[in-house]
Amino acid sequence: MVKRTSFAGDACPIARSLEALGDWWSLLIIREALFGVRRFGEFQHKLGMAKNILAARLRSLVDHGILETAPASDGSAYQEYVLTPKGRGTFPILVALRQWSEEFDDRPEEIATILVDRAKGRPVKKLEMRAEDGRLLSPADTTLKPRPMPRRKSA
Amino acid sequence: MVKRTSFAGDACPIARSLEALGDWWSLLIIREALFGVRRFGEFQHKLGMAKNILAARLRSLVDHGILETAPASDGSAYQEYVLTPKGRGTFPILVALRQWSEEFDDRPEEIATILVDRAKGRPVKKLEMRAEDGRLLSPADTTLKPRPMPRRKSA
DNA sequence: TTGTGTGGTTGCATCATAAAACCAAAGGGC
DNA sequence: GCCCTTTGGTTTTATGATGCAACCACACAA
Repeated sequence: MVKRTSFAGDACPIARSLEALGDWWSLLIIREALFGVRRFGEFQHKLGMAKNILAARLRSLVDHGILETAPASDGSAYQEYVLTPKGRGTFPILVALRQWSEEFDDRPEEIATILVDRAKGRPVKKLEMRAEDGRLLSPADTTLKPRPMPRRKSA
Repeated sequence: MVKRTSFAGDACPIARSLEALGDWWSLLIIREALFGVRRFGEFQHKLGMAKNILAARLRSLVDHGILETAPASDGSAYQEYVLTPKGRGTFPILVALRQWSEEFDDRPEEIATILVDRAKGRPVKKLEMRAEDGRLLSPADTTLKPRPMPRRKSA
């Protein structure tokens, strides 16, 4: 097959995430959904994307359990797309992408918005990686270990 | 043009990040690079991707300032691809993707590796978003503000 | 009944991707 | 020197994905 390679069977969790989120539109759709967008037309208008692609992406996100369709909500007989907990769980990914752009973008002056703490109106801190005991970790302080085998199912 | 939409001029920092990293392979190439992979053939072998695509992606990552080519390093006359600081700055993105998969994947038993604190061998904590003063923030505790105008350049 | 808005699907042209063939330079054996 | 292999790509060609526009279906209103 020549089709776009699938990472579904890959053992790397990063590849597995990309299988669901790794195309050009999915994360932007989720971004809008996190802002409260729920309706097909609203996604289409805000993102300026083709309707067939939007329909395909929404279907894919629903299939992956990131969005689910809700029957109505404002009276009209149409359906809406709302984030599942899994979908809301992508928030750190979006924050990480945003912060990377804020830190390294070649034209930071073109960035329109900053993410702030609602209570104080001050920018949020950079995401930081910490050990279980709270020590701050750099990439070099980490390593990969094979996942422990599950206890229950086999010898 | 029908070509794949570019987010380069978009004002959203997430879209701007995706412009550089948002295709199927770039983040996986960066993942390998973070593990120390430097050579064309090694990327190609580990990722199992077509060589033309790899060449195109490496070029794109170099153009975006994420990788740079180094003349040699092990004696042979070939070039290597090493991460720039901007490239190493994607680490939180990869960690966020990994943790999302670890938390929400439908078949977590297929995930082969876990990211651990090298010193203790224990899993790293989930990335958390904090305010400047250290308060833990949930998505609902944040909001977007327009970026302040730059001081220097204009009235 | 005819409009109008929302929420899609279908057709077609074009682009990107993937696999494999091909190419070129650098060593290595002899 | 000569052939052969390894490394690092480019070219070729087929197919899947994308983007635009046109079309369709349903609900509701006049």
